[in-house]
Order: sequence, then C-alpha cells, then structure tokens
Amino acid sequence: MYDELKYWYLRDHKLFWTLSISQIKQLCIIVGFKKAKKGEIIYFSSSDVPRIFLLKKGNIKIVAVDEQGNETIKDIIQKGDLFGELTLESDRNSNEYAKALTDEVSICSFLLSDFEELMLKNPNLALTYTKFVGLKMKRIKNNYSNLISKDAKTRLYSFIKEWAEREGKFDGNKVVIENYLTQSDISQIIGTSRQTTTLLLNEMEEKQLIYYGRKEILIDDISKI
Amino acid sequence: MYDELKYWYLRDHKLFWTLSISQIKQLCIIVGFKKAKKGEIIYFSSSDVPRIFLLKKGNIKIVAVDEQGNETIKDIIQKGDLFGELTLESDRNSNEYAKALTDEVSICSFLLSDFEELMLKNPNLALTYTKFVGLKMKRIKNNYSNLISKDAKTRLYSFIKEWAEREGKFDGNKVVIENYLTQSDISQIIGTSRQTTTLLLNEMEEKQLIYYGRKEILIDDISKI
DNA sequence: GTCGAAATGTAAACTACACGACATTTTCAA
DNA sequence: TTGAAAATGTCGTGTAGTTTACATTTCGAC
Repeated sequence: MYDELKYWYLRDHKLFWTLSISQIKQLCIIVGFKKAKKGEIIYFSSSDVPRIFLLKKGNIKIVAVDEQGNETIKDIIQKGDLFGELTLESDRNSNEYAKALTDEVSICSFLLSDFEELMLKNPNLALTYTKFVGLKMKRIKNNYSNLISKDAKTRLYSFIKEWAEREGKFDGNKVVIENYLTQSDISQIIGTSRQTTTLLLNEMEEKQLIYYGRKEILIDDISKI
Repeated sequence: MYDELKYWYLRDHKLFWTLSISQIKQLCIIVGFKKAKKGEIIYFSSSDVPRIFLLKKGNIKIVAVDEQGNETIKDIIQKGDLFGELTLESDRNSNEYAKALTDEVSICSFLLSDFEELMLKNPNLALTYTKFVGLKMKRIKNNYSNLISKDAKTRLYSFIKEWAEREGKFDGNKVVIENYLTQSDISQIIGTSRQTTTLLLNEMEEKQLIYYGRKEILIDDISKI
C-alpha cells in the first residue's frame, strides 16, 4: 500500500491525534487492508500473527459460535472503532467471525507487535489507547448490568436509546438512526427471542414512539423512550 | 504515610514489575489508605479528585443503586485488582458504593493525574496497564455472553467453575473455595432470584457435586461441573 | 448464654418470555 | 420479472424462574 494511503487511514482517528503528521507518515504500520460488501463474512485467520483492526467505514458484527453451533453476537463494531486483540494478548481457541452489516465495509489492520513498539515510543499514544479501552469497557459493563436485571421491554428501550445517542442524527427531540441491524440482530444483542423483539417494536410503533424501517428508524421524541 | 510502606504496597503488584526498585521508591504516589471490616460500606466521595484504587487485601463488591433503589452488583474486586477510574476519566452521576466482603480489607489509592504522569514517563507501565484492563474486559465479556444465552443452572455452574479456577485451592480434581459471598450475592451476580440460587445449590449438593458452606465451598470433582 | 438480624430453606401462585409453527412481506440476484 | 431466501408479523402452548410469604437456621454482638 502507498504511504499516502496509509497516512490517510490513520490521520483522522482520534487515537493518533497526539502524533504529529510527520510521525504518522513515518509509521507505515498498516499491514492489511480489506473491503467487504453487506452480508459478507470476514474471517480472522487465528493462525496468523496477532493483529489489531481498525474499522474505517461501515459496521460489522462479531459473532461467536459455540460447540453446539449457537451463534451469539459478541460485539457491534462501528466506524472508527478498534477491535481484535484489545487485550494486547493473542487468543487461541475462540471461534469467531465478523459479518459486514452495511453495504461497504473497509477494515485495515496492523501488527500487535508494531503497535506495542509504537506505544513504547509515544507514551501519549499509550495513554490515549488506554482511555479508549477503558471507555469501551465501561460501556459494556453498563449494557450488561441492564441485561441481567431488567425485563425485555426495558432492555429494548435502553438499547434503542443508547443507539440513538451514539449514532442518531438529532433534530430537536426527533432522531433518525440509520438501521443496519435486523430485528433478529437486535434480539440477539438484548438477549430475547426474535418474536418478542418484533412484538415490542410493533407495540412501540402503535404508541407512536418510533417508526421501524429496514433502512432507518425514526424516533419521534427521544425523551419519551 | 512513610515511604517504606508505600513502597511495600506497590512492590509486589504485577503492574509495577516493569519499574526498578529505585523508581518505585521515588514514586510516592499513594495518597490514600483505608482499612475496613466485613460488612462495612466504603464510599468513594465523588466530589473528590479522581482516583485509582488498589485492593491490597480481602474482597469487596461494587454495588450500583438506581433511582428506584434497586441494587445490582457491578463488580467483585479481588486482592491485587485495580478499580475505580479504569477509563482514566472521571465519572459523575454514578451512585455506587463498595462493601467489604471479607474480614479484613485494605485499599490504597493514588491520584489519577499522578498515575497518568507516571505512565507518560514509563511507557512500559502504560503497556502493562493496558493489558490489565484488556484482560479484565475479556473476562467480563465472556461472563456476560453466558448470561444472556444460558439458563439459570448453566449460569450458576459456570460461575462456580470460574470462581474455583480463579481462586480455589486445588487438590487433584477436588477444589476448596473460600466463600465470602452469600447466596444472595451469587444470585445477583448470575442474574437470578435468591430462591432459585438456593434451590440450585441444594440440588448440586444432593447430586454430591459440591458442598456449600458459609465459610467455604467444597467441590468434589471440578471436571463434573 | 441470649437475642435479634442476616442467611438459608421451602412452597404455592403467577407471569414473562421462549419456542414452534406458520403467514405475509420485502429484497435481491439471476 | 420472477422466484427463492431473508426478514417480519402473529398466535397458541409450555415452562423456567420470579414473586410473595413464611419457616428455620446460623452467626455475631452484647
């Protein structure tokens, strides 16, 4: 890959803001690059050297498959998110794959070892990265403490609310969310059956709280959710 | 606090292994120190400057209280764990407290700003810290993906198994766990009612899988759980 | 030792939600 | 354009697990 392109891919990510332009240009740590279309499955060859991935465009979901073949959504990765070896330690024996949720997905990756080296040279980068990981953990914790204590309706409501706040386009109290998830996806995230999710979404529509479409979700008044 | 004591408190923590003895001695970043007895509630004054806490001895639980007064266990902190502002960002509006689970608990704390500064000077420390946080996140993720997809029995079994593997004293396939949790605590962690937990624990005893006592839990053969 | 609070045990009634089993609608590729 | 697959809608039935309500046991403070 050309250096200019590599530069472009790192430049606008918060994580690298602490580095000067010339520093970024010197990096050249991106070793992999991949594009995918909606529905496409992206495997991370586990035999490979440990990598960190950066989602440049689109959305993907990480799905774990257990021995019985049950699939659970482990994570939804959004544009700008880092994923993969956040522990900075490689993980064998996990059976996971990623699936593109939006039309155009592009992912770039760099070697864990390169990244570690870079952090050692740039303590500021290390600090920023740590905050990143920490923030992600906090979000996960909050999500899950909802999951165990609340009922299906509450879970759906707080999921939609959080989604809206994270990604929605606001116009006063109205919000539009670009919808790249199926009802089945949502049900897996909030831990209910698909049918229950359908039921609850329709109930919300009847109450005029939201409009659910396959392409977008409209929220009339976010404060009511 | 005397410098020697501070040194002692940091010395044997993995996080600080990358630093030389003289470096540690120079730190003196510990600003707070607290001891507590079982059942005691430890408040973290949120008006205070953001801190990171290090549990030196014992076990504590972090409990979150919502508007309705419902209490949920957010975390069980064990000896050697860091907790508090893992995001390296202060968090207002959270209503949490910690409760000592074991007889003797001692916690020391240092200022977030001091710690950040230290990380900037010692990139290796930052790297190690990041791995710490990442590892913790991985554990949480795995735990919770069980919670949403499995039934109460499976959840209890994997909780006990994980607990045993983390803290139990092994003797072949026999394991002894020092029990600092009540059945009510366990139920909150695995997300069921207290009664269900009691029922399931008794069922496990009938099946001779475990013996549940208030002081310790005996597992006859961990491979059967 | 005694007393009260906390922890544990047990059981019935009730309910949210999963699950299976379809019908209908939408999407997208050939 | 068309046909098949994927997504959504709808409905009983079954049941795991909550809830309420109380009994019993254990433990620690006095």
